[in-house]
Amino acid sequence: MHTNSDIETKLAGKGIKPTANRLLVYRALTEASGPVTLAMLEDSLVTVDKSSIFRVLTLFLEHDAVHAFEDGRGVLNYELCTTDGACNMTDGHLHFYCEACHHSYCLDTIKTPELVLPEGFTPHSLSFVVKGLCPHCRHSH
Amino acid sequence: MHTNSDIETKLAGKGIKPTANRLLVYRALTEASGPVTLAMLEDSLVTVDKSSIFRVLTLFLEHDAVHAFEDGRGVLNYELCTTDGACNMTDGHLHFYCEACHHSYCLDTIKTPELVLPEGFTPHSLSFVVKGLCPHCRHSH
DNA sequence: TAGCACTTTGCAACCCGGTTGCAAAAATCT
DNA sequence: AGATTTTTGCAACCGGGTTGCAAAGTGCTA
Ligand SMILES: [Mn+2]
Ligand SMILES: [Mn+2]
Ligand SMILES: [Zn+2]
Ligand SMILES: [Zn+2]
Repeated sequence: MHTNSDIETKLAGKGIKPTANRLLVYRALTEASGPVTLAMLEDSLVTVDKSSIFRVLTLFLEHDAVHAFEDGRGVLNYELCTTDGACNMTDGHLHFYCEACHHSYCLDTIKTPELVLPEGFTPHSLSFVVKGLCPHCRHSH
Repeated sequence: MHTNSDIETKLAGKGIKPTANRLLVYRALTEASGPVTLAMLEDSLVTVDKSSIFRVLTLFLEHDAVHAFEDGRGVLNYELCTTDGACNMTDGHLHFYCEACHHSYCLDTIKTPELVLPEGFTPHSLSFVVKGLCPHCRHSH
């Protein structure tokens, strides 16, 4: 699907030097069906150390190549940013965490409405997570 | 402000037997200016063990005496429920986490509008957190 | 009131996700 | 090549949360 040079140009566009590990992590993110956790990446990238994955993800965050959110258990979930510009979550789309299968969904079709904060509160980023049952688990239950 | 028997009747109303520790934790929650973490309660309740505080909070959660949310660092924040009935966060009010002073605010005056989830997703609870600067830190910065 | 069952509590240990110091390996520069 | 910088793996650490277990407390019964 994505050749390595595809990914290299994507990374270059974000100002990220493409190393072997960065290509692997980026590829894993593209192939994931949804948001993934550090633990999930550890499982799928057995050749790469946890700390290296963590550092790659941190770098990706700093360069707006991925965005992250807490899934409701206090676990960070990462996924590639689809927008080209800065992606600091201020666009505010929704995430869904399934309490049965413990998977997260990026509901980026649902934009969170504009919120008017009380005087003095300055927002930097938004994190809107709905917890419940995903369509899959709802039926198998 | 709140006598011990005030608190005892509040707890009784939620079906919670009032023990010494439960009164202490409940009082600490009433006296807090906003949502508090387990660590904060540990600091203010030096006579009570961390695990005991944790178990009291878990009990309170089960009886809808408090609600909890992740503040964006993966840390749980607790606060008393104001509503009398079940408080499973389905009302969906907003919380604000200040990245400078690391304090959370319960913006329960701001109700988030009804969200229409994609077909098949069944919501149980909502967690809407805005991160940024609180009025205090915005000025002192 | 003594005996007994049940509940609550403190302590210590554990779990797990995340994070860091450090030295080896790899890439880049002169 | 040799020096310098960056990346990586490893091991250890951190902090919030959680649990097993035995001691202490509570309440009831005889
Ligand atoms: Mn997303
Ligand atoms: Mn609240
Ligand atoms: Zn599911
Ligand atoms: Zn602040």
